[in-house]
Order: sequence, then structure tokens, then C-alpha cells
Amino acid sequence: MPRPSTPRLSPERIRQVGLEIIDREGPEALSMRRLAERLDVRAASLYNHVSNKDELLDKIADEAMSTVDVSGFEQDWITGLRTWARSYRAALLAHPNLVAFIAYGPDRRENSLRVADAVHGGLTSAGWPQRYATMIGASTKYLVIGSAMSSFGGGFPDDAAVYTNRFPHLNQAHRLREKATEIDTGSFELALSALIDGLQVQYRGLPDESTEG
Amino acid sequence: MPRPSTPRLSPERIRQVGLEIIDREGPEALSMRRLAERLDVRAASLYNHVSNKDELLDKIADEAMSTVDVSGFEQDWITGLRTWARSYRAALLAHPNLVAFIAYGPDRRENSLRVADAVHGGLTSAGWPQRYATMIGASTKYLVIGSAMSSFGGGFPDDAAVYTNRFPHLNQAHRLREKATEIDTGSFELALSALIDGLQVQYRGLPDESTEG
DNA sequence: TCCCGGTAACTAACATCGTTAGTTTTGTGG
DNA sequence: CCACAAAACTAACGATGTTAGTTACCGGGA
Repeated sequence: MPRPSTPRLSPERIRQVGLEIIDREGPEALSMRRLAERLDVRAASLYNHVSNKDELLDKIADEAMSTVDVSGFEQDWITGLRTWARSYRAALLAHPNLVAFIAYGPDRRENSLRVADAVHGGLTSAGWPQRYATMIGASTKYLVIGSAMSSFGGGFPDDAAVYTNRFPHLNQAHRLREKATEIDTGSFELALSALIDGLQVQYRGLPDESTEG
Repeated sequence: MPRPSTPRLSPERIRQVGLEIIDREGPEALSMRRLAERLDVRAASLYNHVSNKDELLDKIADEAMSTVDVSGFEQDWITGLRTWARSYRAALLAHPNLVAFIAYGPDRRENSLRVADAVHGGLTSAGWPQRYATMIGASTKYLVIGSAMSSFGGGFPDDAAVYTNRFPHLNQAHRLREKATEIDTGSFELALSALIDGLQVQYRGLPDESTEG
């Protein structure tokens, strides 16, 4: 019975269920047919609301990155860098199965651009030269991406229930995951602190902007 | 004509051509049928030499990481860390289309284990406590993975000829790539130096091992 | 009130993918 | 010399993304 009275689909609902599938069953589990099935619909119907699987993934990824926080740059560049890096990492770790996709291609996504602009603006207006601002942004991003990407914790399914059914020793896996998370976070904070320390040294060596040009 | 006198395939040749396809046309271009075509063979024949596409990819990735250098740890931990990080990054950048795959899953690959062992050994025998050694290795890896992953230069096709056909302004793209490479490397070196500097401070604060236990 | 266009579902189909089964031919060890 | 393994083949299965063409429902204009 085509064309129901109240539409069964919407781009938002498609993205939401799509993200759920990715989070729960991994990125390879998201096929247009499976997604359609979850929405009580046939695969072809999705194309009335979404132009592409790639574009769908892009929008899902963009949505997942909407919580990245760059407000810290309103205080000072160190606070800005720290809160950006931490919230960026947190956003990635919230959806481990999406990390590879987000980290891969170039950052044409809306939220990425918004954030990149804020970071660059925050650094330059703090006195960093353009070139440094670019590199500092890149370095910090490396840390975040690398941390989320090669995270030990990320290797395990997000939903513990998936694990429960197949393994009797859930506790061990859970512990291992917690331990891994702790190591991951520790390593990340270590590197972030070292990076910021190193930058502060260089920052103090910058020519005073108020006496320049 | 089945079963030719001299075998047309070998695992090595399959891996080699497979890597060529990935390097030149991207990871999604590598299908068993395309790979077979390049080898003048039908897809099913590959399974006489390779058990799986996943396993094939795993071995290709492992081979690509065989050039990672950990010999620097024979001198001191700083040299070890630097040469490891740089050679690791270089190995990844040599095959940009493989980075996502390598960085993703857990490091069960042979070369990864070999390297991880050497790094951990180098750091602990230099006096770093186990826990620190783990985190330092992780931090450094974050930097390398992140750098290779979100590399601006990696976004463009490895083979410039692919670009030539579709764009008249090859020069611009080429320049952009060079500039991006420079920024990438600069950012990486910046972060690496900062990390090592930060670690050195902590290292000097460690209790002297010769007076301990 | 009628109808008409657009919307949103459908079915059917295409090419491509990884993989397996079963077949055929060649080379080789007992 | 002959049986058996190795290495190629053809055919097929089910799943994938996507498109074409069809159908029914809704809202607005004559």
C-alpha cells in the first residue's frame, strides 16, 4: 500500500536508526536493506529522503560531531585547546564504530568547518601566527584522532549485551575494557599536557604583538 | 584450460598486485574479481592461494609495516622513540589508502607485535616503569596514527596521473599537496618534540633505578 | 466537487561483491 | 603407471547499492 497517510520516514529518523545500527552492530552492519527493515520499509523508499548511502553516512557523522566544544577559546588558548581536544575525543568515543569513517576523508562536514574556524580564530587572536595556528590545530587533532582510532577500548562492542551472550566471562571483558579505557585516557592526557607544555615554551618566545607591525 | 604447467599465481604476487590496486585506485577498488582480472585469472582461483579477502588485506597491511624501525632503542629511549615514530609514519604515508585499515582493528599482526615488544622493552630497560612505558608507546602511536590518518596530503590520490586526466590544473593540485605535506610533517614534528620534551621532564623526576630494589 | 500533480511508498531488476561447490586438467610421488 | 594433490575453471548463492517504473494517497486550484 504505497503512499501512506502519515509518512513513515524522515531524514532525521533514518539518520537516528542508522546511527543506532552502527553503534550496536558495527559499520558493516549498516546496509540500506537492513536500515529499511528496521524502519518497516523497503530499501528503495529510503531514496525518497536520502540521496545516497555515502551522503547519509556523512550526515550521521556530522551530527555525531555536533557536541564538540570550542567555547573555551573565549577564555584563553590553552583552555580552548584543552576543552576542544577533550570534547572532540569524547564525541568520537561515544561512537567508536564511526571513528574510522569520521577520521578518514577530508573535513568537508559542516561541524568540522565550524570547529576548525573557531580553533584557528582562537589561536590567532591569542597571538599565534597563522602558520603556527594551523600546525597546532593539526597536532591536537592528530592526538585526538589517533587516540580515538587506536583506542584499545574501542575494539570492543559498545553494547555489553552483545558480549554477554557469547562469553561467560563478561566480568573479565568488562574489566579489561575499563582498564583499557583508563590507559587510553591516561595516554591521551599525558600527550596533551606535554604538547601544551611544549607550546607554552614557544609561546613565551613569540615577539610581543603589541609592539609589532 | 585448468591447472597450467607453470602456476600463474602465488600468495606473494597476489599481495603485490593487491597492494598496487589499493595504492593506485583506493581501497574500495580492490575486489577479488578485479584482482583476479589483473592476474589473468578468475576470482575463484585466488582462493587456492589465499583463504580470505580479510586475511589477504591483513597480510598486505603487515607487509607494508615491515619497514618500521625500532633499532634506535639500542642507543637511548629518545632516539628509539623518534626513529620509531618517524619510520612508522613514513610506512603509513607510503600507502595512504591503507592507513584506515591498518589503524583500525586491534594489532594482532606480526610486525605490530614485534614492534610493540621492542618499544616496550626499550622504554622499560631505559628505566621507565611498566605503566609509563605503556602510555608513552600509546601516546606516540596516537600521534603517528592521527598524523597519517587525518593527513591533508593523504586525501589526494597517490598517483598524480589519475588527477591529470580530469583536471587541467594539475600544477595547483600538486602544489597544494606539497604544501599540505609540509604542514603535516611540521605539525607532526612539533607534536613529537613537545611530547618528548614533556617526557624528559618527567624522566628526570623518576627515582634512580640503581638505588632502588 | 473534481481532478491533478507531487509525495512516498512499492516491486522488479541490474551489476557487483565475497565465497563455495563441483569439475577438469596437469604435474608428481609411490 | 597410476593415484592424488594442486591449480585453474564454470556456475551459482545470497547480499549489496541503486535505478526505473508503478501505485496510491494527500492537498490545492478550477
